[in-house]
Amino acid sequence: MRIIMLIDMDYFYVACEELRNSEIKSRPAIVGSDPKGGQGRGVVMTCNYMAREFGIHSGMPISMAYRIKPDALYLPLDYDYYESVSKKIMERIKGFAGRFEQVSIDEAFIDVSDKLHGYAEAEECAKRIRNEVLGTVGIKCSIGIGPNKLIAKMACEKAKPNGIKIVKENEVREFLSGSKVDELYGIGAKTAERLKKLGYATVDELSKASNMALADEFGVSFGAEIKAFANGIDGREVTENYDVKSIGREFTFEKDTESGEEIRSAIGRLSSEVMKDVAKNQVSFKTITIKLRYYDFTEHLHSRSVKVTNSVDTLIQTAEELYSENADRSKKIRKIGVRVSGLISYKGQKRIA
DNA sequence: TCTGGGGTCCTAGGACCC
DNA sequence: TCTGGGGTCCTAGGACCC
Repeated sequence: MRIIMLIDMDYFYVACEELRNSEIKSRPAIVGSDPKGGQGRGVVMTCNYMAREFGIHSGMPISMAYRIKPDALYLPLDYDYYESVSKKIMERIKGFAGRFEQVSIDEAFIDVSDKLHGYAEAEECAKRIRNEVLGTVGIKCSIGIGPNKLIAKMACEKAKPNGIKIVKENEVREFLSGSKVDELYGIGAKTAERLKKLGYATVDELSKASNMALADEFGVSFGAEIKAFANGIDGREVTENYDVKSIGREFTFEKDTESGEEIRSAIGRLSSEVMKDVAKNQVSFKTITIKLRYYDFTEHLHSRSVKVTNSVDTLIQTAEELYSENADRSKKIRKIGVRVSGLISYKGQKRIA
């Protein structure tokens, strides 16, 4: 029997901002891109519960948030700072883990099956985690506990804010019953839409779905996986020592552009940013990919593999070639991205050119 | 209302090699 | 002259998550 927990920080970016400015607590606050008096092109990253009372939520266009609440506090992203807070929290959580897997800056799974006996102990442990993270770092979190990652994740959603929710094996069916398919972790809007067309709008319907119909629509493996999810079954392990697979940066222009000069300058800046992370991670890379989002939101990727390198010049030159060889000059560009993958660590080795 | 930026994983066809 | 089957790498696209 496994016991898995998902620990998730509550409104993490704004909570970090509150740590260094307690004034924020008493008013609606939003972390995201610059609203620019309602003309900004970004979205809300996170907002506190006072802002949520006005219907503001993460992912909402920042211009819309501004229309709703122009006098809210708008804070720019300070990712380095959030990362430093995250690091302290994750160190604390690790202390309680059997196995530990960080899934994002503010979320981690732990597998405590071998450390604890039963759900009563798990609940005590979860309370201690919550108290320790709050007491030492000052951030509130929510914790979901279940027999696998899927259930732990979904339980955590129900636990928010600042709560603990336990779903034992024999409670899984009842817990899932009545949910819509897109509440399942891993099923998004597109898949939900396709499932609905097949007649499976709810988790209960999907749990009894025809294997053949699912395999036809989604392929054998994904088809079987989503049916298993609907039955509360998820074999994925909590895995430690995760290696970064790719490093990238993207940039949305203030106004859509077709200026080669503007685009090359963006490629240069993004490449330098990527190289900072490349150096920090002590890796070289093999594949370079650019992403172009045109004014109409169509997106294209163009990539090329080179001899393993960590040269910024190779990165910039290849990215510029990919742009000039592939870009559709009849359409303005909204966003450009540069990413490297095929990462090879040189940690602890002699560095070669 | 008008849509960011950081990622991961999967699929599929073609090239190439044995 | 026409023909396997397996494996890996490369490129492009798509779905999903926070």
